[in-house]
Amino acid sequence: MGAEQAETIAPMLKALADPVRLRLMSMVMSREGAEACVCELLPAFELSQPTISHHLKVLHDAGLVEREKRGVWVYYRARPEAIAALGSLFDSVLAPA
Amino acid sequence: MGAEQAETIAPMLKALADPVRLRLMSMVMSREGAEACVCELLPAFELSQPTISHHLKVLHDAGLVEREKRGVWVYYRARPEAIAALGSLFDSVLAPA
DNA sequence: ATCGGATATCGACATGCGTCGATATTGACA
DNA sequence: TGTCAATATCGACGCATGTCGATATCCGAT
Repeated sequence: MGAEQAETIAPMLKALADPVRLRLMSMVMSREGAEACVCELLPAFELSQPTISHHLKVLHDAGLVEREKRGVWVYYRARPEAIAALGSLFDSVLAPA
Repeated sequence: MGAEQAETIAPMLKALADPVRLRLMSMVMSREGAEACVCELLPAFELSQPTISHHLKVLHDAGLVEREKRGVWVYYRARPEAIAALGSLFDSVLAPA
Protein backbone atom coordinates (compact mmCIF):
# COMPACT_ATOMS: atom_id res chain seq x y z
CA MET A 1 0.00 0.00 0.00
CA GLY A 2 1.34 3.39 -1.02
CA ALA A 3 1.88 6.40 1.21
CA GLU A 4 -0.88 8.39 -0.50
CA GLN A 5 -3.36 5.57 -0.14
CA ALA A 6 -2.49 5.32 3.55
CA GLU A 7 -3.01 9.06 3.96
CA THR A 8 -6.41 8.70 2.33
CA ILE A 9 -7.71 5.76 4.31
CA ALA A 10 -6.26 6.55 7.74
CA PRO A 11 -8.72 9.40 8.42
CA MET A 12 -11.67 7.09 7.78
CA LEU A 13 -10.26 4.54 10.20
CA LYS A 14 -9.57 7.31 12.68
CA ALA A 15 -13.18 8.40 12.50
CA LEU A 16 -14.24 4.84 13.25
CA ALA A 17 -11.64 4.26 15.95
CA ASP A 18 -13.76 5.42 18.86
CA PRO A 19 -16.21 3.27 20.81
CA VAL A 20 -18.99 5.84 20.60
CA ARG A 21 -18.61 6.35 16.87
CA LEU A 22 -18.36 2.60 16.27
CA ARG A 23 -21.68 2.13 18.02
CA LEU A 24 -23.21 5.09 16.20
CA MET A 25 -22.12 3.65 12.86
CA SER A 26 -23.41 0.23 13.85
CA MET A 27 -26.77 1.67 14.87
CA VAL A 28 -27.12 3.63 11.64
CA MET A 29 -26.22 0.63 9.51
CA SER A 30 -28.62 -1.67 11.30
CA ARG A 31 -31.65 0.56 10.70
CA GLU A 32 -34.01 0.19 7.79
CA GLY A 33 -32.46 1.97 4.82
CA ALA A 34 -29.20 2.30 6.79
CA GLU A 35 -30.38 5.59 8.23
CA ALA A 36 -31.26 6.83 11.70
CA CYS A 37 -32.60 9.98 13.28
CA VAL A 38 -30.42 11.68 15.88
CA CYS A 39 -33.34 11.41 18.26
CA GLU A 40 -33.08 7.62 18.01
CA LEU A 41 -29.35 7.62 18.67
CA LEU A 42 -29.18 9.97 21.63
CA PRO A 43 -30.92 7.78 24.24
CA ALA A 44 -28.49 4.92 23.65
CA PHE A 45 -25.64 6.86 25.24
CA GLU A 46 -25.02 8.47 28.57
CA LEU A 47 -23.40 11.41 26.89
CA SER A 48 -24.50 14.98 26.33
CA GLN A 49 -26.32 15.93 23.14
CA PRO A 50 -23.45 18.20 21.95
CA THR A 51 -21.03 15.31 22.35
CA ILE A 52 -23.12 13.00 20.16
CA SER A 53 -23.55 15.80 17.65
CA HIS A 54 -19.79 16.22 17.60
CA HIS A 55 -19.21 12.51 16.96
CA LEU A 56 -21.74 12.51 14.13
CA LYS A 57 -19.92 15.45 12.61
CA VAL A 58 -16.64 13.53 12.75
CA LEU A 59 -18.27 10.60 10.92
CA HIS A 60 -19.75 13.03 8.41
CA ASP A 61 -16.47 14.86 7.80
CA ALA A 62 -14.79 11.51 7.19
CA GLY A 63 -17.37 10.76 4.50
CA LEU A 64 -18.81 7.77 6.34
CA VAL A 65 -22.33 9.16 6.69
CA GLU A 66 -24.48 11.80 5.04
CA ARG A 67 -26.94 14.21 6.64
CA GLU A 68 -30.51 14.87 5.62
CA LYS A 69 -32.82 17.24 7.38
CA ARG A 70 -36.49 16.28 7.39
CA GLY A 71 -38.53 18.80 9.31
CA VAL A 72 -37.09 19.26 12.75
CA TRP A 73 -35.28 15.95 12.62
CA VAL A 74 -31.92 15.14 11.10
CA TYR A 75 -31.26 11.73 9.63
CA TYR A 76 -27.83 10.24 9.17
CA ARG A 77 -27.33 7.64 6.49
CA ALA A 78 -24.31 5.40 5.82
CA ARG A 79 -22.45 6.12 2.59
CA PRO A 80 -22.02 2.80 0.76
CA GLU A 81 -18.99 4.04 -1.21
CA ALA A 82 -17.15 4.71 2.03
CA ILE A 83 -18.05 1.32 3.42
CA ALA A 84 -16.89 -0.30 0.21
CA ALA A 85 -13.59 1.59 0.38
CA LEU A 86 -12.97 0.24 3.86
CA GLY A 87 -13.86 -3.24 2.72
CA SER A 88 -11.33 -3.14 -0.08
CA LEU A 89 -8.75 -1.94 2.40
CA PHE A 90 -9.17 -5.16 4.30
CA ASP A 91 -8.99 -7.19 1.15
CA SER A 92 -5.81 -5.54 -0.11
CA VAL A 93 -3.93 -4.88 3.10
CA LEU A 94 -5.14 -7.20 5.78
CA ALA A 95 -5.94 -10.29 3.79
CA PRO A 96 -3.38 -13.04 4.36
CA ALA A 97 -0.85 -13.19 1.54
CA MET B 1 -22.93 -4.02 18.40
CA GLY B 2 -22.69 -3.76 22.16
CA ALA B 3 -20.82 -1.19 24.18
CA GLU B 4 -18.28 -3.72 25.46
CA GLN B 5 -17.59 -5.02 21.99
CA ALA B 6 -17.04 -1.46 20.80
CA GLU B 7 -14.65 -0.83 23.66
CA THR B 8 -12.73 -3.95 22.67
CA ILE B 9 -12.43 -3.29 18.97
CA ALA B 10 -11.93 0.48 18.97
CA PRO B 11 -8.34 0.29 20.27
CA MET B 12 -7.38 -2.04 17.43
CA LEU B 13 -8.85 0.37 14.91
CA LYS B 14 -7.13 3.24 16.67
CA ALA B 15 -3.81 1.48 16.32
CA LEU B 16 -4.43 1.10 12.59
CA ALA B 17 -5.76 4.61 12.13
CA ASP B 18 -2.44 6.22 11.34
CA PRO B 19 -0.82 6.39 7.89
CA VAL B 20 2.55 5.20 9.15
CA ARG B 21 1.09 2.25 11.05
CA LEU B 22 -1.17 1.32 8.13
CA ARG B 23 1.88 1.13 5.89
CA LEU B 24 3.85 -0.79 8.52
CA MET B 25 1.04 -3.31 8.84
CA SER B 26 0.74 -3.59 5.09
CA MET B 27 4.48 -4.18 4.73
CA VAL B 28 4.51 -6.83 7.44
CA MET B 29 1.53 -8.64 5.93
CA SER B 30 2.98 -8.64 2.44
CA ARG B 31 6.23 -10.32 3.49
CA GLU B 32 6.83 -14.05 3.34
CA GLY B 33 5.33 -15.59 6.48
CA ALA B 34 3.67 -12.24 7.25
CA GLU B 35 6.76 -11.11 9.12
CA ALA B 36 9.35 -8.40 8.64
CA CYS B 37 12.55 -7.25 10.32
CA VAL B 38 12.62 -3.70 11.66
CA CYS B 39 15.69 -3.15 9.52
CA GLU B 40 13.53 -3.77 6.45
CA LEU B 41 10.85 -1.37 7.58
CA LEU B 42 12.96 1.59 8.62
CA PRO B 43 14.26 2.65 5.18
CA ALA B 44 10.71 2.95 3.80
CA PHE B 45 10.02 6.00 5.96
CA GLU B 46 11.60 9.39 6.40
CA LEU B 47 11.11 9.17 10.13
CA SER B 48 13.53 8.63 12.98
CA GLN B 49 14.22 5.13 14.26
CA PRO B 50 12.62 5.86 17.67
CA THR B 51 9.46 7.01 15.95
CA ILE B 52 9.15 3.78 13.95
CA SER B 53 9.91 1.80 17.09
CA HIS B 54 7.13 3.68 18.85
CA HIS B 55 4.62 2.90 16.09
CA LEU B 56 5.55 -0.77 16.17
CA LYS B 57 4.98 -0.75 19.90
CA VAL B 58 1.52 0.70 19.39
CA LEU B 59 0.68 -2.07 16.92
CA HIS B 60 2.10 -4.63 19.36
CA ASP B 61 0.18 -3.25 22.36
CA ALA B 62 -3.01 -3.45 20.31
CA GLY B 63 -2.34 -7.12 19.67
CA LEU B 64 -1.99 -6.70 15.93
CA VAL B 65 1.60 -7.94 15.70
CA GLU B 66 3.95 -10.05 17.77
CA ARG B 67 7.69 -9.55 18.37
CA GLU B 68 10.44 -12.10 18.00
CA LYS B 69 14.09 -11.38 18.54
CA ARG B 70 16.51 -13.36 16.38
CA GLY B 71 20.07 -12.38 17.15
CA VAL B 72 20.43 -8.65 16.84
CA TRP B 73 17.36 -8.30 14.71
CA VAL B 74 13.73 -8.06 15.78
CA TYR B 75 10.98 -9.47 13.59
CA TYR B 76 7.37 -8.38 13.72
CA ARG B 77 4.70 -10.80 12.64
CA ALA B 78 0.99 -10.21 12.05
CA ARG B 79 -1.34 -11.96 14.50
CA PRO B 80 -3.99 -13.80 12.48
CA GLU B 81 -6.49 -13.79 15.37
CA ALA B 82 -6.41 -10.00 15.44
CA ILE B 83 -6.83 -9.75 11.70
CA ALA B 84 -9.74 -12.15 11.89
CA ALA B 85 -11.34 -10.11 14.65
CA LEU B 86 -11.21 -7.01 12.48
CA GLY B 87 -12.63 -8.93 9.56
CA SER B 88 -15.60 -10.09 11.57
CA LEU B 89 -16.14 -6.50 12.67
CA PHE B 90 -16.69 -5.55 9.07
CA ASP B 91 -18.99 -8.47 8.54
CA SER B 92 -21.14 -7.75 11.56
CA VAL B 93 -21.13 -3.96 11.69
CA LEU B 94 -20.31 -2.57 8.30
CA ALA B 95 -21.92 -5.13 6.09
CA PRO B 96 -25.09 -3.77 4.46
CA ALA B 97 -28.16 -4.99 6.27
C1' DA C 1 36.78 -7.48 27.36
C1' DT C 2 35.59 -4.27 24.05
C1' DC C 3 33.44 -2.20 20.09
C1' DG C 4 29.78 -1.35 16.99
C1' DG C 5 25.36 -1.87 15.15
C1' DA C 6 20.25 -2.81 15.96
C1' DT C 7 16.45 -1.71 18.64
C1' DA C 8 13.98 0.17 22.71
C1' DT C 9 13.12 3.59 26.29
C1' DC C 10 13.00 8.30 28.16
C1' DG C 11 11.78 13.13 28.43
C1' DA C 12 10.00 16.91 26.12
C1' DC C 13 7.29 19.47 22.92
C1' DA C 14 3.34 20.84 19.98
C1' DT C 15 -0.89 19.33 18.39
C1' DG C 16 -5.21 16.79 18.41
C1' DC C 17 -9.20 14.65 20.75
C1' DG C 18 -13.34 13.66 23.82
C1' DT C 19 -16.16 15.85 26.73
C1' DC C 20 -18.93 19.38 28.79
C1' DG C 21 -22.07 23.65 29.64
C1' DA C 22 -23.71 27.60 27.43
C1' DT C 23 -25.57 29.43 23.46
C1' DA C 24 -27.14 29.76 18.61
C1' DT C 25 -30.07 28.05 14.86
C1' DT C 26 -33.78 25.97 12.73
C1' DG C 27 -38.50 24.62 12.02
C1' DA C 28 -43.28 23.17 13.63
C1' DC C 29 -47.18 24.81 15.62
C1' DA C 30 -50.46 27.63 18.50
C1' DT D 1 -45.50 36.36 16.19
C1' DG D 2 -43.89 33.80 19.99
C1' DT D 3 -42.69 29.55 22.12
C1' DC D 4 -40.92 25.01 22.34
C1' DA D 5 -38.23 21.11 20.87
C1' DA D 6 -34.34 19.23 17.97
C1' DT D 7 -29.83 19.86 16.55
C1' DA D 8 -25.45 22.40 15.80
C1' DT D 9 -21.72 25.52 17.16
C1' DC D 10 -18.58 27.69 20.49
C1' DG D 11 -15.11 27.97 24.07
C1' DA D 12 -12.76 25.61 27.45
C1' DC D 13 -10.64 21.82 29.94
C1' DG D 14 -7.71 17.72 30.66
C1' DC D 15 -5.64 13.97 28.44
C1' DA D 16 -3.67 11.33 24.57
C1' DT D 17 -0.73 11.24 20.45
C1' DG D 18 3.16 11.82 16.99
C1' DT D 19 7.52 13.32 16.74
C1' DC D 20 12.26 14.13 18.00
C1' DG D 21 17.16 13.87 20.17
C1' DA D 22 19.58 11.67 23.73
C1' DT D 23 20.45 7.62 25.95
C1' DA D 24 20.04 2.79 27.36
C1' DT D 25 20.06 -2.19 26.22
C1' DC D 26 21.23 -6.16 23.89
C1' DC D 27 24.06 -9.13 21.09
C1' DG D 28 27.49 -10.60 17.61
C1' DA D 29 32.14 -10.08 16.22
C1' DT D 30 36.89 -8.90 16.85
